Amino acid sequence: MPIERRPLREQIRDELLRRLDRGDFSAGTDINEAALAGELGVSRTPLREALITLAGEGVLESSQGRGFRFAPVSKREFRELCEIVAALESLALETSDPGYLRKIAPELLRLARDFPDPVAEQQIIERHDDEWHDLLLSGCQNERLLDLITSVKAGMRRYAHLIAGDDAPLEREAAEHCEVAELLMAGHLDKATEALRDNWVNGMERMMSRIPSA
Amino acid sequence: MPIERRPLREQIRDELLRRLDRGDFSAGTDINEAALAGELGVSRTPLREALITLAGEGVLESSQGRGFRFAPVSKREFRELCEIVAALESLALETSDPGYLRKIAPELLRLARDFPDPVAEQQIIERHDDEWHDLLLSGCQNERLLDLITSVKAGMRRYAHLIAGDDAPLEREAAEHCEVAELLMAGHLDKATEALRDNWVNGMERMMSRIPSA
DNA sequence: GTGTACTATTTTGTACACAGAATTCATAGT
DNA sequence: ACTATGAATTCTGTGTACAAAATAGTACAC
Repeated sequence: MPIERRPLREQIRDELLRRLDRGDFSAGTDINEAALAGELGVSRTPLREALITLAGEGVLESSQGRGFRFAPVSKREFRELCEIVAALESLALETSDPGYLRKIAPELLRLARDFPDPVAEQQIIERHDDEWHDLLLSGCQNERLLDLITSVKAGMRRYAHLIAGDDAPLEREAAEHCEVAELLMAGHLDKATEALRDNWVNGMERMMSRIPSA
Repeated sequence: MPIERRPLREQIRDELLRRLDRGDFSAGTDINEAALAGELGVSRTPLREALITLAGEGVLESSQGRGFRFAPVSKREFRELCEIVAALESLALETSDPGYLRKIAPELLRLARDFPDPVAEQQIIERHDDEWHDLLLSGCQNERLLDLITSVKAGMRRYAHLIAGDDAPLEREAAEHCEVAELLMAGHLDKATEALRDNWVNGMERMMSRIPSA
């Protein structure tokens, strides 16, 4: 088996994002580098490199002399992020090969239909959602765009745990995914793009009430 | 006067981008951290932090054990980047306050008209172009979007010096900027957005022939 | 009790040191 | 001449150390 040979900074970044998903960190409070480094069993150097990466993705804030902290959540920022991702995913879909999209549409539909049990682990649910979006964008040739979408979505992870434990939104989400898939299957790329955009707008509004109003 | 008190990593990043604009670096060749650090008069630590930031913005590539290098330019990547920025700036414009846009339209027109001498320094010309786009987007309330646009544009700087020394493209660019400004002045936000998108597409095509076909 | 100056402590930002991986170069074998 | 092997070297990735800035705490004046 190929043993793990990636820079520590990347592994640390991934671990921090995992902890973020679990809601381990309270937003706004400063990160103590020495303490966190000790907890992770690494030195401050690669930890700081990971923190700088995350700050570039908007997950963290930093200020001179005060180090890093998880950026506070806000309805406003969440709306901003949703607008951005909606535009980027729309672009990705528009510029994908229609033939390929049609080919994967059935699989998209299948994935959207058998969404996991609402009682399942939060992580499972998110992974399922990610899987759907990844497949949807798998036909996009624009590598940079895909990277950018991944990066922006990392910044949205701070909001992920807020939705935990409710199933009504999940079903709506699944229904909307079905609609996109069906439109793709019928070859209506423009309508599908529009439905995808609506999906993001609706998903945003579903979340809004859960975000503390700062 | 307020003395410069920013993290070294940011100052280094800016300096590297400046040198990139000047075409100091040849794409694809590895960066020697120790040598570059010595040249800049700093230690490797903040330099690496700057390199990691630039890698996150797509200016640099990195691979395990081989460090960083300036990513090679390619027609394909340039097209990808233009598509992205076009979509993002369009979004920014669409979500700006129309009243505000109308108010700044005359200034946009003025800026577009007195574009600098084609014989001027390359840096002057770019700054002028940036100024126009910054003003155009100054009404956008989506902070994250503005940051993202800045970041993606940083990745396009590798292409900036390729356009140096030709004036025909410059005039076309200016003419298109005028058109956007005039549409905004007339209150046709949607048409202006479309014109802006066209501007990016046209600008891309103007550049294409200058990019070595890898 | 409130505010201010000063000290002590914590913590970041930067420099430096070291181990190991990658590359280069030389040598030997075919 | 060309490939393969191995040593030497270079450079990155990570750990450690130190200095300066920020924060917290304390004493003191009012």
